[in-house]
Amino acid sequence: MFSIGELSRRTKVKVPTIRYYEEMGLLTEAERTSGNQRRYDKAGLERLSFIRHARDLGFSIEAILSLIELQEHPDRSCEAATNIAVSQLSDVREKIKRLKVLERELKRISKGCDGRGISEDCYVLASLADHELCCREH
Amino acid sequence: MFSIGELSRRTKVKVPTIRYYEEMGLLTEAERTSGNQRRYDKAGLERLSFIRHARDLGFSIEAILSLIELQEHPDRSCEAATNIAVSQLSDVREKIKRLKVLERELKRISKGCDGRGISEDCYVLASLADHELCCREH
DNA sequence: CTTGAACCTCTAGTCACTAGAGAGTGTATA
DNA sequence: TATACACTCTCTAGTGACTAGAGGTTCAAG
Repeated sequence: MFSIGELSRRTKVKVPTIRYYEEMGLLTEAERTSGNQRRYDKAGLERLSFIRHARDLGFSIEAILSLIELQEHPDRSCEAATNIAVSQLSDVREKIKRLKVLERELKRISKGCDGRGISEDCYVLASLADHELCCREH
Repeated sequence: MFSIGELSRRTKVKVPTIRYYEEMGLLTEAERTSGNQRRYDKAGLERLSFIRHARDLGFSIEAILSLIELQEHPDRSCEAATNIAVSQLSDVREKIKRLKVLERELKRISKGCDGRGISEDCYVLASLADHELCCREH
């Protein structure tokens, strides 16, 4: 059994975040010492590692809640889990796509001004003011 | 002169968002009718278009505040504007980079399970539980 | 038994909005 | 001119996933 600080050190999840996860129902309520401090065991550590891994991959708290529920029912179909992962993947792809459009546009805009002139002639400012200067939708 | 609703329609920025921008100091306080309703003119429309364009490119409110300040002083050096744009560009590139790592990992995980089995054997859930199954840092 | 790091709960703040309540205003039509 | 009703006003609270801080308590080492 170890403290929340120890759990934090081992998982690299900050202490207030651990408490937040508990509040959100991602972590079952931890055992407490007589002095009301949380104590965790291996199961708690594994659960939090699972959560951290999922968060690192960008899954929402809500999605993780569903994943945990499935994990706790090993006999159930895992269709939902796969769906969640696939949908997360397409979310990520969508984000990449949009960011690439921004990248292209920002690159073009940044290149237009070396920062040595005055604001009046600045291509960055002109581009923002006038959408017509953009080469594609964004 | 036109109403906030009309401005909203023309810029595709929602009415509460326009009021929010005003509160944040992005928009100067609009003129009012005798009945206290906001009225805008061409200058207001251009300013909001500028803001929208910048937001679409992912600039923060704070960054936009700086950009607007520069825009209002046409005689000043535009170095800051270029810096803001360049820094935004590198932010975007950083995000893309991280998302690509996630994409790769999620793709691998998703492929590992077709969703037709049971939770116990699900590769998605197993991968989340065990970071060792990952092929690279993320 | 003392010290001090770690822990507790609670509230409030972050960012860029979004939603809703309850009241007042503007304008087109009868 | 009266009415209808879409639009607008301000204000408060909520979103997601934390983060920060206050003010107080507990644990473990020496």
